[in-house]
Amino acid sequence: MLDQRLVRDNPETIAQQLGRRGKAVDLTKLQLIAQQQRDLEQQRSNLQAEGNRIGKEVGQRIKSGADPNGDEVAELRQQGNAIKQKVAVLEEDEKKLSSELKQQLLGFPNLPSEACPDGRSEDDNIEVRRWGTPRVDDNLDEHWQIAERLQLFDTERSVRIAQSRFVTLMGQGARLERGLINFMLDLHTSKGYREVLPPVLVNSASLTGSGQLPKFAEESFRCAEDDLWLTPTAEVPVTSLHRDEIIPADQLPLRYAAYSPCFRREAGSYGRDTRGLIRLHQFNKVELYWFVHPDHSEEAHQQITADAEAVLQALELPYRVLDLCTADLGFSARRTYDLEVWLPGAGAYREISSCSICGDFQARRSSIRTKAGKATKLVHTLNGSGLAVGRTMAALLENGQQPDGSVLLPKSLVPYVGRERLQPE
RNA sequence: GGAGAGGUGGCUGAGUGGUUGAAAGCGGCUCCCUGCUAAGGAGUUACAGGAGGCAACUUCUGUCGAGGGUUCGAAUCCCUCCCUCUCCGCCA
Repeated sequence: MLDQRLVRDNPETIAQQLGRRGKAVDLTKLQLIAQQQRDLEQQRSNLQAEGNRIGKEVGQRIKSGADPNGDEVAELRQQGNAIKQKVAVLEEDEKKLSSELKQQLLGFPNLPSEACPDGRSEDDNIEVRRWGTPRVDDNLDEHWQIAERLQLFDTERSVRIAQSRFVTLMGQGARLERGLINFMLDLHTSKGYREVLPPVLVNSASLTGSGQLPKFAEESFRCAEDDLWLTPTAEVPVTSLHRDEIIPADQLPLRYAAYSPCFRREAGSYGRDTRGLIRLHQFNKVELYWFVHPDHSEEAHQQITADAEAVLQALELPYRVLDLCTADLGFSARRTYDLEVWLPGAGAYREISSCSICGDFQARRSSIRTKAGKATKLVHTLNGSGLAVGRTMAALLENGQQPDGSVLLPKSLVPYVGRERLQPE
């Protein structure tokens, strides 16, 4: 959420920065609401001060012997009542404006950071670096073809169980997925991340806190009978892990590695990535998440990205790093590095991790602060996939495929999968 | 699902109508004393918003789960809702 004081006092600057995302934004109406709200607050608060003064005086006079039912006190009572009525009217207007203001503010995305490259579409994302040597060969299979051969998962029967865009991993496929989750968690916890296994049903407040609500309700699955949703990413529950808390400064940074299944409705993606593991309603992900002191979030962003890259490197998967331009930036992010893994079968780089710095955007929505000495400040939050497990499997299949139809696994994974290669059983 | 208890400051925990924004303890911060990884003393310390000031800070309002109500005045009385805990039932 944007700082409402900034919107009130500096709307042109804010509008200009939001405009970098590609859509012109007009904040004049919002600014007006903010100003009216403040004016009402002033009037109301002055009246209340007067009312408090009268209340105290009544108490004092009665204490010092005045007749509680005498004219003197009755007069004061009447004054008190008159003020109360005026306050009630002002309060009602003020409340309307405040909630209008809040609702609108919740609908605006984060301000891109200064360093975030300007752009009009994903074509303007900037490639920062590459790692590894992409395997190029037109005769390579796509991951779903390999998986079919090795019977790693069953999509047709999954339609029977749920619907399309669900997958049932089986045999070596299930084992690989499980091994990958453990592998990633072990790697991260060995570097000091605290492991988290959060609830996958989350309430509206949690989704609002991390930025999915109110704007992206149609992207998540909702439980109709309860105020609960299937989490689209562990970022949501982990953000709310510290919602409404003041974290002592000496405890920062807090670094979490959370595994969770993730659920997304993928509205509007009909026909895209319909085969295989790339785009599913349910997928597994290990998410890295930092709560940091606002002075240290920039370094943290480099580090969390490096920690996500470490997984790809350990799995010997070639990838590139993109610095997302303003047009491609997510709602809550100030700046984002996407990691794209090389899929030789598809002959393309595909997103496998997204590492974002959110500044105080989520912290303000979730009221997560830190205190050092006297000052209370909003913390900064960062998140990065480390990694999306299904897409990792796809990358392993395509990169490890052998002429004999088997798939050679990276050495680091062997202890986790219990075999060096996947082959027909 | 049934019965009961409870939601107070960073934490623990007092407080049943009028300087209670809130005792006490813990924790934090500042200073003093002392000094081998510690102890003692004094002071200070809620959050949010508004106004004034370059600032230190001053001042006003609101906040004791949320929302209503009674009252000149509510943490305290009344109503509704939410949440947590305990016991029973059910259950992996």
